[in-house]
Amino acid sequence: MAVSPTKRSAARPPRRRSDGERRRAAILHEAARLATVDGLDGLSLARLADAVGMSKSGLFAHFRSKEQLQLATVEAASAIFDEEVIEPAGETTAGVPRLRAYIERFLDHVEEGVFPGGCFFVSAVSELDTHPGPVRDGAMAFSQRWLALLAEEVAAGQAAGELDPAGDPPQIAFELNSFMVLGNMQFVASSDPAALDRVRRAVDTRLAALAV
Amino acid sequence: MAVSPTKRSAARPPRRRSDGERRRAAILHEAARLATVDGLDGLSLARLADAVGMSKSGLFAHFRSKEQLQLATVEAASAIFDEEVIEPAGETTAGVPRLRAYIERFLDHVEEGVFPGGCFFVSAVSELDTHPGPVRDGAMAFSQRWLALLAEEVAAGQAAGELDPAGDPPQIAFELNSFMVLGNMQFVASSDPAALDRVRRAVDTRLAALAV
DNA sequence: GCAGTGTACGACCGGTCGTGCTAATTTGTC
DNA sequence: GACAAATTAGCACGACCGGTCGTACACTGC
Repeated sequence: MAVSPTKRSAARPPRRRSDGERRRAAILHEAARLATVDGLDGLSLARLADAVGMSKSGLFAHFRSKEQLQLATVEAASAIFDEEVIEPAGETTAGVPRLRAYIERFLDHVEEGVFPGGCFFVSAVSELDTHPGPVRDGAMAFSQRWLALLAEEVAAGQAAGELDPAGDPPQIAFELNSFMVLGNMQFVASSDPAALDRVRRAVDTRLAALAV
Repeated sequence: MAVSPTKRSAARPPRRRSDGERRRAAILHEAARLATVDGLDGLSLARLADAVGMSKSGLFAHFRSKEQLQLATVEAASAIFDEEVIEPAGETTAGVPRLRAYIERFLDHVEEGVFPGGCFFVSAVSELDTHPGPVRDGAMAFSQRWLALLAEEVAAGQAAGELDPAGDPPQIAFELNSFMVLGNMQFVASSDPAALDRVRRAVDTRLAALAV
């Protein structure tokens, strides 16, 4: 798909204003926040425009349809989650320590209220699970990547002799993730950090049962 | 807040026509189904009226506001859940057998597709957790009743000597429920019954670890 | 049988939705 | 400083939203 440098085709990346990139990022960050409250579908252009201080049509010019905006919002939320949860935990040593770091960073990220409606992907998946389309696919892909990441560290823990190798990593990842998902929902509904402590206790119990 | 029986206050349930009752129940059943797909808020009067084959204003005459309709829908869904899950399992002997019956009936009810969007209360709570009001309170109350029911049977199992009495019943109920919630979400998103088998395996493992 | 009311309809209201179109303003490049 | 492109706002549209209106009919209690 490479074009000769002299041929300025339509595929050339559009020249952007220097502040345009930051503006777009700010819009999408706010969009992700609002989407955890009213849903990706319930998020309206007018309210988002209002929240970022611009006109509805000015906002609309950035994304050419609501679906494009939703898609970009999912991508932005993925980037935020990567940055806040996955990457920091990735610096821990593989196996059980990294697994615990993933979980702890997840719980912190929920408790800090980065998104007012808790984990973006829990909201997004439970809203979109019955609405096929590219937006749903994007959200589902990220959720599955997260589950795979957890399973990977379980397997690494087994290989390192930290965990009983008889356990099925995807099954264990499912169980650990289920604690996080319900804990997230209860915390959002109650604003009570005790819900997150429930998760920590459940994780401890499960990992203790698997320790060699 | 009790009123004397002679004083017919505005809170009095309206006298209904005999056929009106059946009609109303049919409307609410459909409303609950639609709400698991588009949410209680995303459910529109026009589409619900269309789905049950009547005019929007005719439908509106049954409920005097959208919020009243949502409230009635939550009540109807509670009744359905009671009838399909809680009551049948209640006939089993208390303790671990009844606990397993609750879980099995729950999974069956999800797999049978009584509601196209899976468990009504999982959808409702994750939609409403950031939207305070009587509708949210109704859905939350039912969820907490469900959790209390599970914890009760755990405690009964401990009393009957089936389970290690050292465990904390509410904590164990949280863990078991979290398997069901995530399993429900994954099943709805994937239509793959394997998600529900994951739940069964997780429950078996957890209860086995608690057996005396 | 008559009054009251639950149930139903179609027309309509003000408002918000997503989405086009145009014009003005900014910005980067030469 | 000129020119093109990126960005923004203003405005209007058709569709749909929740909700109200007047009206008609049927059921229930007296």
